[in-house]
Amino acid sequence: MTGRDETIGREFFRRAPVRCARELIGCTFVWGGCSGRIVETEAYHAVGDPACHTFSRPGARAFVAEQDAGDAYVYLNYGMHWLFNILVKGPDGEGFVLFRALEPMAGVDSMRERSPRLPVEKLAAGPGRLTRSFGIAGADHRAKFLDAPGSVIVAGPSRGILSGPRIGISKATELPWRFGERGSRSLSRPFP
DNA sequence: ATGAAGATCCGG
DNA sequence: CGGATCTTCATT
Repeated sequence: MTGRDETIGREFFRRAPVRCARELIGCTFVWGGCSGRIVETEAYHAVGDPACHTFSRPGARAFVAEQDAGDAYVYLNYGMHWLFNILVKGPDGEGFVLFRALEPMAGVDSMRERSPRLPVEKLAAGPGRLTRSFGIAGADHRAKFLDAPGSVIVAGPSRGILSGPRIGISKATELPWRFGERGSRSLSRPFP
């Protein structure tokens, strides 16, 4: 054993959303028999960020008020893709971390069954592909997965963290709140 | 009731 | 580059 595998708990998500998003790069996400290295995330701020759901959706504001830091925020985008976020909630701000890409580690066979057409390195390269390959869906909305058996996030090193503008949004496009692992072949898109 | 927008992905 | 597909929210 190399020991010191550091499990990330709820308290990790009680700091600023941007910091959470950045520090998750290089960590390992384990879910339902599959795991992957977190190589791309984005931060959203519940206050003052027009790109965040809380800006235009009362339901999202209620979610932030009612749920705890570390809970899953899962929603259907474009009527066909589930997107996975973690609620951030603490003294330095509230918001979400969107999981945008993972490098597959364990459970690749299961992932390939769910996403038959994708090469291994692309199985979770994108927020919609990620949930599809890992089997994350609407039933997981509000899940307290960090307390549940079978799911965990383990701290891990990064070779270097890139940052740039968030992808696929039309508001607050200038904020560099997208983070990625330098050199990863599983990014949803290259960094500028 | 109706319409628009949306943190995407795939195929041609 | 367009189409798929459906929920949330604001407006009529």
